[in-house]
Amino acid sequence: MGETGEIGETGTSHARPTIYDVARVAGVAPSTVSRAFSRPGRVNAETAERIRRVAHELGYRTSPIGRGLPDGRTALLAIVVADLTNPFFFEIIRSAEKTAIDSGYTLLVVDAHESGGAERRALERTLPLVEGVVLATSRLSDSAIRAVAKQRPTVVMNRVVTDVPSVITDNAQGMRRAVEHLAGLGHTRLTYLAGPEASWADGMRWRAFREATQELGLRARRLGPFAPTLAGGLSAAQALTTHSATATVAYNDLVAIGAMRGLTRLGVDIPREVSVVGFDNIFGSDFCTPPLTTVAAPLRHFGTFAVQRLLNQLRNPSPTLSPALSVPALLPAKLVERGSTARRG
Amino acid sequence: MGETGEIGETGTSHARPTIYDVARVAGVAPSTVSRAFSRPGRVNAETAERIRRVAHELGYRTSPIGRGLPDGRTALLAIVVADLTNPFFFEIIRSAEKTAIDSGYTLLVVDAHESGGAERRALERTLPLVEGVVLATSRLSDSAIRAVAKQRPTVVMNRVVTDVPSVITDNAQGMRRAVEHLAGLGHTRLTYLAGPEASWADGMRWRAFREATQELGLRARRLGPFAPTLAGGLSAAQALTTHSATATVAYNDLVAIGAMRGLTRLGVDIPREVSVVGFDNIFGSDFCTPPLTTVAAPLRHFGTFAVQRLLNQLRNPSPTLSPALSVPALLPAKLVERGSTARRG
DNA sequence: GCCTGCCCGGCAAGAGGTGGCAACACCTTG
DNA sequence: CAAGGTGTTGCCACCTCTTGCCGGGCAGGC
Repeated sequence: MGETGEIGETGTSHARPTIYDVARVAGVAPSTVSRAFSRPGRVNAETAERIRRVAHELGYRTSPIGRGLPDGRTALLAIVVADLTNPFFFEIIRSAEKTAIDSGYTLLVVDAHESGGAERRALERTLPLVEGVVLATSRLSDSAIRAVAKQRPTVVMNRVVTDVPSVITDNAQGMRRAVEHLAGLGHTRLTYLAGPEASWADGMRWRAFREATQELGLRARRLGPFAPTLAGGLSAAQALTTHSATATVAYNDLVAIGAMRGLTRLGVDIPREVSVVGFDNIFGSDFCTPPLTTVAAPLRHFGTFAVQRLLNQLRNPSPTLSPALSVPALLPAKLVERGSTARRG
Repeated sequence: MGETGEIGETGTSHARPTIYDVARVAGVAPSTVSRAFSRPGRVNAETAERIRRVAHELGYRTSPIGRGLPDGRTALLAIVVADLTNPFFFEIIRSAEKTAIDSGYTLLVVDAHESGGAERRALERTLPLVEGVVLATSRLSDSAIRAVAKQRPTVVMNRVVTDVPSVITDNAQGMRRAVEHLAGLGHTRLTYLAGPEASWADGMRWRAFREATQELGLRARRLGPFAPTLAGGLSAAQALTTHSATATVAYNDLVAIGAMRGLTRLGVDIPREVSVVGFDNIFGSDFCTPPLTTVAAPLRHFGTFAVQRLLNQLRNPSPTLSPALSVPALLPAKLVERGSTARRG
């Protein structure tokens, strides 16, 4: 348990001692051993101490499988991410993991490979194991998500599904900041590089883009959809050059970075000729050339928040969604100004 | 099961039907239901068909927890990676996952956060759940790894630990190719940018570097250690400029890319003034400017191979390591020549 | 001194499956 | 027609841990 805790004790083979072994050695009933661990206070302090000592000597660890049997408690949560290799999820996963661990849960990371089918299959395998699940940027249909939520407490991220708790970035606010920033630099014709059609966030961002440009009296255009990857951004660059855009906001940072690469390759100077704004402030967006101006999503809070909501549901299970949970948690976004935007040349 | 398989059927609450429910409706004993699923052929074809139909109607899925009870089979494997955000692991994770799924296992991805302590704690939580584990680039001590291997079938990756099966790149061969390549371009003084001291792979690479340079009559120097990250590479760039190197081989691609960024920032032209070679051929090494020349590790085969070795151990459990497993699997490396190396200027 | 009540530990019943063993039906075969 | 074989299914014990219930022992109060 402490800093010196060994991972493996003496054990010869791959067999682990059970409460029965501990009970026998300690001279008590198995149930007492069980209580000594799961019901602190329910058992005499001295007895408990003796049991703990014996258990440690034997290298006993309570088996998650046995424990989970009676009431289904596995102390496992899952987070399903659209793409494990997308830096957008890095901070989310880490913060979610930390929050889960701090509450005594283990977080399973599940990769959906940007595919609804793979996501469904993965959930099929994982769902029976876990007590709750976070769906981060799911490609599932609303009804499929509700079906999941019926089986296990669920929180969706970056999306709103009726009757399912959710955590989202304030896309509208973030997009408005981006558009205002570009307007302030003198740009009047803005282009939005769209993400996947199935993406809820893309819809929100495009809508906010249109509204913000309209209010500020700017010309708005939409290109896409593009895959939410570097490759997607690369092809977006191609499309961009055929139109004379001076400023563009991309669905996300990956698309933005891909577009910058593509434009540079085509001889377009960024930001002198074209300003580019991304979305999400992923790991790496400050390393690229030029460093990307982007709408920063509170990635760290995202994971934490989502898991906390999940834990809340686990702690007070109620058949109907409590009012506090039925309204999506809106996390604020801010604009990070870096080198990819400049005054209209 | 088929393409139309729903995730959730009718279920009102978070409760799932059991074999008992299926048995009651189908008019058979629970054990027959069990056998219908786990022992094909052991039960009459018609009966099995009826059971399957009823099970489907009821939305029954066999519970992994209950199934694992008698013999500890959870159908879960784990892969522990040093750093989930390191692209080096992307392909490895994906291929490992695929191999696991194809054999009916689910793969848990565990992040060790580049820290031995975190790795130990994560293993402590995970190990009791899984049937076997792949340690990818572990920061644990040899004895800690052997302790893990004592508890569960284990395969280590990128490292050799006595008595534990392993899968490694042919570092020596790869490094030799890199050095020959640079020598062929006229470079005579080479620098190696070292990775973490605790890294087994770093030791191998440095040794191979020294040997190869010596045989070819080149001057070799070592700088570091640096963190195996972009940031580590950035600081390496600093160190590089103080020495007049014309060619450098980095511990891995991340360090190489970071070093290129740092050098470029310092006004050094790559590859005209300095040639840079990376290691691993990670996702993204072809996107950076200039595209990185690197020693390609067979990442995809890595994951597949490791999991296959694990599955072998699971299928024929033997107290002593079979001879075939006790020798590390050497996966060949090749050099991918891209834009970051050039004839000595 | 006895009753009450509390503390603590034990017994046994699950929880959802698996698998050994045996029963049973039915079909061959002598 | 009886004996033996085969194929299918049911019964029950078991895996590991939790938990409701019960009873023994002890202390305190009258």
